[in-house]
Amino acid sequence: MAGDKLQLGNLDNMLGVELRIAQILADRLFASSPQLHMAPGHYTVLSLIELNPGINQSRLAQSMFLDRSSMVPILDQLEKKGWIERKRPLTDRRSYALHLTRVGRAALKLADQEVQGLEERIATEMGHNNRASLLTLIKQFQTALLKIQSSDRNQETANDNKH
Amino acid sequence: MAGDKLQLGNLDNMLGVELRIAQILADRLFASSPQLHMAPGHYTVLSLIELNPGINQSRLAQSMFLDRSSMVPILDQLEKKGWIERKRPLTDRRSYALHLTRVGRAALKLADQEVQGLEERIATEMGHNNRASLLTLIKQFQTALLKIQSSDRNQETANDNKH
DNA sequence: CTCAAACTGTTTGATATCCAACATAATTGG
DNA sequence: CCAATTATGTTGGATATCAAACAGTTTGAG
Repeated sequence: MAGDKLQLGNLDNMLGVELRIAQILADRLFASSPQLHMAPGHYTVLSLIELNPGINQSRLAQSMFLDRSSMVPILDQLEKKGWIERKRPLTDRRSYALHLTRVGRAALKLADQEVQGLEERIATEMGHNNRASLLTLIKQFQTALLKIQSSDRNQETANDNKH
Repeated sequence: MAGDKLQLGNLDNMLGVELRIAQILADRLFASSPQLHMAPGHYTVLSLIELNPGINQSRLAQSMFLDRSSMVPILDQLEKKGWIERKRPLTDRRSYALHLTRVGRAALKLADQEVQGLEERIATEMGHNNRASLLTLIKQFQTALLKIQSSDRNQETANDNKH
């Protein structure tokens, strides 16, 4: 029957699994917000360019933990929409200095309001204190993952040196 | 300079943004775990099939919040590796009943140990209490998102009925 | 100064995912 | 019982992402 409950075993006690589901649901809510005709990643990119005008593509990618090649199609789209500009700086002709256009700034301003509204609804639904705790713990989780990863990397290189 | 700190504005106070980063880092750690030659999603699929032998593809997809068409290539790979079987039930010849093979069960058992080890390292790094709180809050967050989404959907259909 | 190394953006090829459309099979309303 | 609807798995087209390879540019060691 459709009503049969699935056995989940230990899965719903695993951070990775629950985190992934949360991510999917959050993206889905973002995507279905009618005023936000913009992907979550695009919103982050616009914000980062506004906050750091002239930033280049590699730094932008790095700050979002994306590969720099993944940034190319994102910026292509934003450029096609007329929201950003790529300018060649005279001092380093390999890179592009990224800037918002006037239209881009306006789009971001609207999106900011929508996102703020979503965050507010979530905070109301789950409790403002809980929301704040969650944010703090997610950051501790990030820090833990980075530490483990870097200690793994050191272990590897130590083994490499052994021969 | 490379050392210049990026301005983040309000971004690092947004659940969506921080959640995405946590997800990327968690996937990266999982992927770089040498014993785990298996994607995070594949691990979840194997576990769910073991816990719910005979489950069909749509239910499996639904339980992971994926589209049922996304399950097809995942199961193709697991089948090619000889870890799962698709059996046509006599009672419903549209669907497949999914089962682990003996080899699949062995692979899952190894992965279970590896995943358990990772969770343990994370718990040690961030504190066992913090890990438990994080898990609880992520689930509250999921519940909040589902509530908001369903109330949005009701709002839409109410508007549809108005005309 | 010079040339090897590193950096920047891009392209290509691979995988993951969604959505819409489809074929087959099962269910249901009349 | 039959026609319409629903359910299941699949395919095809779109976007997102990574990794590796590349070309142009800059930097740095000797």
